[in-house]
Order: sequence, then C-alpha cells, then structure tokens
Amino acid sequence: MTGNGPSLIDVARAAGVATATAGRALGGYGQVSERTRERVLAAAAELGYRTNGLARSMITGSTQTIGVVVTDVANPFFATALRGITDVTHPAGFEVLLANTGGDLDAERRAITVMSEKRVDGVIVAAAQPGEGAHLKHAIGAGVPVVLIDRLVRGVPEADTVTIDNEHAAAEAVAHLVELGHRRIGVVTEAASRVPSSRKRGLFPSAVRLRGYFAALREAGIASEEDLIGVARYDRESAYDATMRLLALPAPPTALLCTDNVLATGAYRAVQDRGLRMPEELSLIGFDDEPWTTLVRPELTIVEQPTYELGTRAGRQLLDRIADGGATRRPHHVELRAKLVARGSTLPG
Amino acid sequence: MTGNGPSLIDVARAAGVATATAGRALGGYGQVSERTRERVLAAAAELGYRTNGLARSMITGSTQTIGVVVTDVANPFFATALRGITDVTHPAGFEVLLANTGGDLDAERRAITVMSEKRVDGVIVAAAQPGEGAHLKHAIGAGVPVVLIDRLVRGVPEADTVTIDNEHAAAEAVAHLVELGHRRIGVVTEAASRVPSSRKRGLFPSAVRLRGYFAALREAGIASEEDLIGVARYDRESAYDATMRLLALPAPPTALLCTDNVLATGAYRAVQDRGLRMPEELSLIGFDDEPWTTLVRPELTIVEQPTYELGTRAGRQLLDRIADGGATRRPHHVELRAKLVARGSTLPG
DNA sequence: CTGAAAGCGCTTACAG
DNA sequence: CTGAAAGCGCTTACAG
Repeated sequence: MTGNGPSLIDVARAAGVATATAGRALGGYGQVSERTRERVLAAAAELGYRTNGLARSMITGSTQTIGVVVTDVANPFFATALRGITDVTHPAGFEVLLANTGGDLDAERRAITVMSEKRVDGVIVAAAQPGEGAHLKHAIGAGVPVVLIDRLVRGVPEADTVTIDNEHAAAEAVAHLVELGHRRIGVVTEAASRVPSSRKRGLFPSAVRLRGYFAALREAGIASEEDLIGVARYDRESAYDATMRLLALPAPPTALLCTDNVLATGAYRAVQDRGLRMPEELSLIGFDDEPWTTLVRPELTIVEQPTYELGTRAGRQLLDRIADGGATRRPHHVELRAKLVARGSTLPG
Repeated sequence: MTGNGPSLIDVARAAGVATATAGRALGGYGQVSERTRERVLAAAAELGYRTNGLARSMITGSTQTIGVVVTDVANPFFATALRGITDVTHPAGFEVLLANTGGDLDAERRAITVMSEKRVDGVIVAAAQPGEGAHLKHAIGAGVPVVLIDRLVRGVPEADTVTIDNEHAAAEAVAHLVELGHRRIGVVTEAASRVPSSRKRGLFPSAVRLRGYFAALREAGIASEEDLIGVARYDRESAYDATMRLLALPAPPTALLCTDNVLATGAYRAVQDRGLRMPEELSLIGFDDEPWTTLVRPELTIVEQPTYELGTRAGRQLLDRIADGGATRRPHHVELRAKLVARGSTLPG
C-alpha cells in the first residue's frame, strides 16, 4: 500500500471548509457557491484527491456496477453479447463486473454470491444449468435484480429474460431444407438427450432448437429418425466426429443442421474431408453470421441470431429494473427473432 | 431498494455475541471457538446475512478486484486474452471489472479513473493510444499497479508489460515468403503512416509488424516499394479495398502479409473475388489461429500469437505485483514469441 | 477466546 | 450556502 492517499477531510482542511462542504463541491450534490467550489476543487487537485467510491457506495446504496455472468467470454457469441451490454450500460454510468463460469454451476453460485456481496446493482446471467435457480432466486430476494439471457432457468419466475426464439429459428432452417426437396435431414446437436423429454434441459438453446427441428419435420410430414440425430459434446472435434458418423450411414442424410456455430465449424470440416460437394451432395446450415461463414466455399447458410441486440436489450432491461428501485413489477420477457440467411451451402449455384 | 438486509450487528445480537466476535466467525479471521462460530453461522443463515464487501474493503484496503481495459471485447483476440486473465485471477479470489474503450483515449481515461475510485487492486490495460500514458502513470502513482498488454505506451516506464515479439513475428512470415521465391511481397496494414517514423505509433503491434516486414525485406536484399504497402482502416471492408488495390497494380505483388486477423478476412475475400488461385497466383499470410483459417480452401498460413498465454501471464504478473504490496520493484517485461504455421495459402499443394 | 471502542471515508439530515 | 454531528457496516488494535 502506498497509503490511502488524501481523504475528503484533508481536502476540506486545505480548502478551509467543512467536510460536508468539500463533499458537496466534489460530489456534485447539494448546494455550493461558485467560490467555494473552486477553492475545494483547487485543493483537491493539489493534493491529488480521488473519491473513495467504496465509502460513497456504502452510503448511497448504489455501486453503479452490474455483474455479468457467462459461461465463456472467449466464445464469440458471449463476447458479442457482452459488447452489447457494455455499450448500453457504460454510457449510463455503470461498470461491468465479469465472471466466467465455464459452465460450472458451483462457479456460477460463487460468482453470484461474490457479486452480491460486492453490492452490484444487478446482474445479467447466461446460466450454466437450466435446472437450478435457487441461487438466482436468492439474489433477487436480497434485492439484486436478475436478467437472464440466452437461457431460461427453472424456478426463477421473478427474473426478467431476454432470449431468442430458438424453436422457430431451427424450424425455419429445416423448412428451408424441406422446400429444397430434402427428406433425409440430419442434425448435429449438443442437446444431451435425443428426445428432449427432460423439462429442465428443454430450456436450453440446443434443446429448444432440437425441438424446432422435430416440429418442422412433423409439419412437413417427415418421420424423424434417431439415426439422423448426431449428438456431440460442445466442441469442434466432437462435432466433426458426430458428422462423420452421420455421413457414413448406409442411408446418409442429404442435409444437415448444426445447432450452434462451434459445432458448425466441425461439421463443415467433416463434410470437406469426406469429399462431399455442397450443396449438390450435402446441404449444410449453421448458426451465427461469423466472418468465416462467407469466406468458405461454398458460403455457409446460417441462422443469424441478433446477438449484439441480445446484449443491448438485456442491458437496457437491467437499467430499467435498477432505476425502478423497489417497485415490484412483473417480470419482463423479450424474445428476439433469428433470421435465416440462405447461401451456397444449401442453394444450388 | 429492498432495504439493506441484516447487518453484522443484527447477526451478533441474534447470536448473543459482540459484533467483533460475529465478524470473526463470519469473516474467517481472528480466533473464535467452535461453539461460538456455530451459533453465529446459524444466526447468519437464519437472517439471510450477506457480508457487505464495501465496508470490508474500506477497512482491509483490498477489493479483491482487478480492472481490465481493452479496446473491444468482441474482438476474438481480446476475448481470448480476457479469458486467460480471468482463468488465472478468478481462482486467486479476484473478480474482474471490465471496460471497453472502443479505442477512444478519453474513454480509457475515464475507465481508469472510475476503476481507481472503485479501488481496484490493479489494472491490466490494452491501451487505446501509444502516445499518452499520463493517466496510467497517475494511477501507478496512486498505488494502482498497471500491467500493459499487447501494446506499449510511452511515458509509463513503471508499468509491467506483457507483449508479443511482433517485429520478429512479421519478419519470420516475410522470410517464409522469401524462401518460397517471392520478391514482390506486399503488406496489408493499419499502421497509419507508411514509414513508421513516429516514435509513438511505433509502439503499436501493427507498426511494429510493419517494421518487421521492412527488416525482413532488407535482410533478403529486397528493396521495399511504397506501392506494395496497402494501408487500411481497422475493419474488414477497408482491408478488402486495400487488397483489391494492390492486386490491381500494373506489377502486383505475388505474396501478401496481413498484419492482423481482421484485415486477413478482408484480404482473403478479395483474393477470392479477384479469382486468383492460392498459392499459385498469390500467397497469403494472416495472423492468429482462428477456426476459420483451416476451414477455407486453401487453408491460411498464419502467424500464431500466444493470445491466451498473453492473458495468463498478465494476470499472474498483476497478482504478483499486488501481493508485493508497496515494495517498489523495477518493472517486469515479458515478450512472448509468435509462431509461423505454414499452410496451403503459401505452400504449393 | 471475547468484548467495547475507535475508525475507515464518505453522505445525509438538521440547524443556522 | 455552510457546518457539526451522526451513521453506513465492517475490522482492528487493545483489554481482559
């Protein structure tokens, strides 16, 4: 420690005024005459004074800080959403306390606890697990507003939510394939169970998208086949393997939907390595409009999520909630639409 | 506000002990008997007590929070470095306060000020401008350790730094091209001036890489040509245009180095649109080993930066500095090596 | 091991 | 407009 630096008392003394007066001049609250203000500001500058935000926050009850909890900042999806959040909250005078859970529920619990103890004014959470919301409910109970993004969590009906209509997004993608004449349409997904029977899992994007896949097939009068569902872990290599398995089937699919951008990189690679021409021999659809999707040949047809907007909406919602103070309003739910962008990986040249 | 919840005083009263005792039991410091601890813990649980970190930090002088200032979290480079930082600092009990400057120096100044007022224990900064370090110097003077990453800043000799040897990285890439027989080697860069004469600019990665480009040409006995230097703004479209201009020259380059991953996406696209076959008609080298670089055909030769490690090293360095307390040690400088990964965009199939 | 008191650095009523 | 006092919720010596 280089000591704590000068305090308001030191500034007040140097300026020859009371502590309260110095505080008013420096903090921009209450009434201060121009002359006094100048004297105080000069003294503060001379001493190199900086406000102690801790002390201020303890009294005002506001830290002007929000917490953001995601599973992985390095994932472009969350990085982009995070940018959306900061772009909205920063101009409003809020800083962001960031936590990375790696998808671990315990890490998420700890993050929420620590943030709550640091007295953040609210939190935005992309949850690690859809089934466990007790810690979030607890935070809300303690007066910390919670906005859920991307994933719903069971047992936290009080939380505001900003999500994407994933069922519709996936269904639209499948409908596009059906329209092109495909009947054997496979899917590469990280949804843990083939049939999304578990109500808890069913809240997560991958599971919801799988539901959309089934719905669209049903709509088209096509029977779904277990064989055509390639389950992968959430990484590129696993998606590669799952895709290879699908392509090696006796009666392989003629089209494939990947429920996520990470999985899509693995799948695209697999199709290439297998030597199949897109879209003639295999049609492929991914998620998210990342730069690479228009650099590959053919370009990848994708479902474009409004990721940045997901962040800005969540940020705004949280700011509203914070401004609202204690008024117990009903939770606010926003569901954004994704958009199919058809490109060469499905459209015949 | 839902009120402030129970305080330590409330817990102490409920447990029938003194405030100091309750604090010791809950805070894990000092001596408390097992029986007392249990009583206090029970009372705390019953009341739903949560420590007020603000009050604690004000006394202990430590917030267990570090600041991280970057120009753009949505850029995969910074997102990955940030992940490295959190992976190291979070297990050590530190939270991360994140700020996004968008490359604006004033935004950076404000971020540093606010973080300093919030009493972060230190900051990691990817600076917006190489020429202006007064605010950083000021922070260090106020007792906030600063670790600079990726970019050096003039006028802050006290700051620790973790950077990448960009001159060597670019030179190695050019040497690779020379070895393959290229003599007309162009570069797509965002370095503002063609000749990196300005000492300030010269500290930034793009400028340093341009210097490496010149050095490698000189080494190979090749005269550099102004025409072959394509200057772009820091976005894909601008890089596309700059590349197109280079390719349209009467005597176009046979090889191109992009000094950054964002620029590489634009350049790759331009080469494709121009209808040039890689590597036969044009060789291309980019930066950073992103997923897309192995999905395109041909795969892109790249200079791989140890981005994640940049973050972990910076995190560790800052933790050391914080643990070190007031002891004024000399600044610590780490320079990491990048690695050339030769692929199809330069290697004849 | 436990307690009573002081104090961290501010802001907020309450007087003047 | 300005000041003296109280208080936010903790931890830290200092006694016992």
